[in-house]
Amino acid sequence: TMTEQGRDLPKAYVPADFEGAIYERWLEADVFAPDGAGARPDPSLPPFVIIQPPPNITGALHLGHALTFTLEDVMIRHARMQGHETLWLPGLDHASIAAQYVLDKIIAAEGETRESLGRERYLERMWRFINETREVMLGQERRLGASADWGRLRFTMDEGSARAVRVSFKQLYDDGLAYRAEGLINWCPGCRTSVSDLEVIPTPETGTLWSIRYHLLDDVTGEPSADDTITVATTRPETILGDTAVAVHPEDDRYRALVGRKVRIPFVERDVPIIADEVVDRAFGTGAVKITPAHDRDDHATGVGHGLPMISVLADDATITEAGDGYAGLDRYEARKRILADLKSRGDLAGEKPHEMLIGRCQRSNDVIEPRLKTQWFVKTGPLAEAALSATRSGETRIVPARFEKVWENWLTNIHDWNVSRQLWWGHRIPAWYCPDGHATVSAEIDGPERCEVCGRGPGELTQDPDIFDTWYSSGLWPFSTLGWPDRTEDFRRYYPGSVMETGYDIIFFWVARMMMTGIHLTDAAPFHTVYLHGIVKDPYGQRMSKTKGNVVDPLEAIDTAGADALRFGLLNGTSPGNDQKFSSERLEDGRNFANKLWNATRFVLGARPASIADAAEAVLREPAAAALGPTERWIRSRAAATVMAVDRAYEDHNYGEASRVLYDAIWAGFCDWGIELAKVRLADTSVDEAEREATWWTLVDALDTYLRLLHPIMPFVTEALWGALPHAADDPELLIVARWPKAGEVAPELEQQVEAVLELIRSVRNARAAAGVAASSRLPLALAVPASLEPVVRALAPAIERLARAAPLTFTADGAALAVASGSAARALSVVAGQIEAAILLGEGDAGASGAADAGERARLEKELGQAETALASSRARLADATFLAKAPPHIVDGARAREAELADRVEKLRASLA
RNA sequence: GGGCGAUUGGCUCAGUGGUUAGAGCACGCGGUUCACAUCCGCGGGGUCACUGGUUCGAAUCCAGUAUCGCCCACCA
Repeated sequence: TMTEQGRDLPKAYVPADFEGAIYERWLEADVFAPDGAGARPDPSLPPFVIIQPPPNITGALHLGHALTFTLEDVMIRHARMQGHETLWLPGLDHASIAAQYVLDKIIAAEGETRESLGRERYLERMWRFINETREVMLGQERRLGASADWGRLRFTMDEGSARAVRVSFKQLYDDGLAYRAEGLINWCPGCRTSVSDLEVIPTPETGTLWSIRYHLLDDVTGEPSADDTITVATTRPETILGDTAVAVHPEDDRYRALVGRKVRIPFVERDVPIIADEVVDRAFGTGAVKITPAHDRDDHATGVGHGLPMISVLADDATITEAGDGYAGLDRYEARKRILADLKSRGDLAGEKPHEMLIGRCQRSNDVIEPRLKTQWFVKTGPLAEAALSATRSGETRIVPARFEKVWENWLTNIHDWNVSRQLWWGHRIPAWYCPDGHATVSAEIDGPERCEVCGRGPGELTQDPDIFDTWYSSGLWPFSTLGWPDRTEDFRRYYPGSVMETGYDIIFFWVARMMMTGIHLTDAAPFHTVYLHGIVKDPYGQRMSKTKGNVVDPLEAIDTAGADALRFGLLNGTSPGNDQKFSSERLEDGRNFANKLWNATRFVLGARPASIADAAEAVLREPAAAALGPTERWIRSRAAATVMAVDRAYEDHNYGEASRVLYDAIWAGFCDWGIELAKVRLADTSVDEAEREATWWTLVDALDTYLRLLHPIMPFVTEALWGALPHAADDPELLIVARWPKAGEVAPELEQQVEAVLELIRSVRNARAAAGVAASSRLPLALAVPASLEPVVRALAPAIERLARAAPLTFTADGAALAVASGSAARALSVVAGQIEAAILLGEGDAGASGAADAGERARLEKELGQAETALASSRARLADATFLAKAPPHIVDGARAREAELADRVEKLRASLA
């Protein structure tokens, strides 16, 4: 009853009081797993599988994770409500280099190092570390509301992944797509490992370009000439020690005669040839380039092309090797200083100047990367990339938003082979064994091969490669390694390939491309149908969030202050696919306020229930009787139907920001501000019969039910809590999470237009009163002139007009002339022109404060309205006067313009009359 | 060097050919109406970065320019 309002729900919206309990109910009901006891899939629909990037196990989650989990959860909840059997398989990534980087810092604080612990104890320490972080991270995901199938939780270092790594690598090797070779790799001296091209960050820096004179050998004596020199330019003088040639452009007249002669490399006293090669840019530096094939990518290519010796002068710790002769053992930068000093004292330092350059730094440690020659394992990417490209070109896999297809094409077209060896400990050991003769045998068996496949030597003589795989190698197997591959398990058959792979665009190459490449080769199918890429969450100033900048927002803190629903809404609302977003506390507040609004709207509806319904939650949801529906009820129903359609469209487009915006507007500005306010009138009107009042209430319940369902994927906790307090249909489940997605009812555009006309009248009356300074509390008589087409609706909604426009009594007159008469009967009147409806607010003495000022305000308002109408009318007429417009524009546009013109002409006329 | 994105009210962002470009926040005025002050009502505020083009019609499509951001790329 009306006196027991809010009985069923706490008065205040306090998310912390119920979010945890709701999550527990979902777990108890076992609805997350596709085969869970509480899942209610429709067997006629195909399974829906979401693929998530397993977060690095290194620590706490940040807002980017919160966004990714929110999007995944929105998609999976939507699909679940649609009736799809859903699988969201959660997991964690061992993140080898990132994890080692973090652990190294932790053990450093304990006075230990990687070396002091040794491989075995280091790995034990790592397992201890991640066993702590794992629970913290999973707890965070649950707080956010992630409805993942925790029973299928996987880790990229578990035995399933390990086996997939071994088997896949063996297969790639057998298929000629994995090979071991000496190649130029990116070496990080800080991490003591090679890293992939993607992990090298080109960083702009001002370096120095030194010019150095190399002495040519005298043709006759074979000794370096004192003054016959060629000057080369370099930013890394320490690499002189590894020079094996000097290159010039073949058509460079300055040097043409020198090609074929030799120079002596200083300090190492090596005689090397001057060669001609078109890679040399004549305009840069001196036009002569020193060639260090073991330490520069260009030079390496040149060295291969010309058959030059490749001399490694840098060791693992970036000190100079024995090949560096007198500089051996020095750090690379110390050696650089000494070499420069020595060149200067020899008189061979020809010049130096500041030089803007890009220097490669390690994504992890920020150390300067050194290109080095190493024997490593590589994955041959050419054929794999080709297959990945055909999958996207054929549409087997679709990228959302589509603009990323171009980046995708470009990267996969110019891809280099993938160096997968890492000189780290935390990760999957490369399943390659070597015999004393150096033959390699790749095996998928955990204990390695029986014997060397080349020379047949036995197991006692084989040793496994000490290196591990690049983390992304195992991540790349994720979509199928988690489903039991290489076995054709039931899960694999049922859930592979996945439906949507959701991740940030920043790992499209690291992860998405690798999954596609290995996935297609190993399983003969692209691992997912849709790639959905989200943008980066940045701080309020547009800066990327990072621990070092100290601008990270902790999702847990946000949840603690505003609730998980608020955070989820804040992360989605006003965003679009693939675009970065700035996150600020205002977004969080928007979400919290919205949830609060919904909470209170539901409290109102519950409290307004008819006396015949003792307990709303126990009542059976009923369609209101059609005959008992008034314009308000029909309008509410039509709006709800239109919202279902708009939200469906947004979901189809993967436009979740749009879905949230549509719902925010429909629920707040539509349902609450107008629907409930209009409904209140009839609910409180005792002159209306009981059946009609009940129909109004059921209309509110029905609409609210629809909105809660539509909003559930985005704000699951508050919608679940509220839905539980409302009546349900007989075939509804206990929990909203497994309830069915609503189907759109009928939209009634004509009825909507008529009701909108009344709303416009109410707004206009409010506006006129405010502009004239009428006291908000005073009720004033309102005279109305309503066209016949609108009269039934206006009369039906008269009580609402009285209440919402604070107008009473209402009098209806035949036309504008009669209205003028009615106005004349009052001390003064405020004219209102709202669409086709004219009205006069009749003022008594003293109703509008100082009447002079009020008159001026009133006049100004009407003049402004008239001005706007006249401008619009003029442009409308100009358009209709244009013969080409009439001839070429489609008929419905022309008709619309005509109607518009008539409407405006009418409005102008009425406003002029009011001002006269 | 190549590519992508952004540029819309003070701020954050929607809006991909058709009335007078929208929202939230912020701002101003008013509000103790029995869901909500985490609220309600009313209002002010934008020549849609610039130039040109296509079109009956452009914030929207095309070309170019500028600024900012990002990605890719082997000038030592």
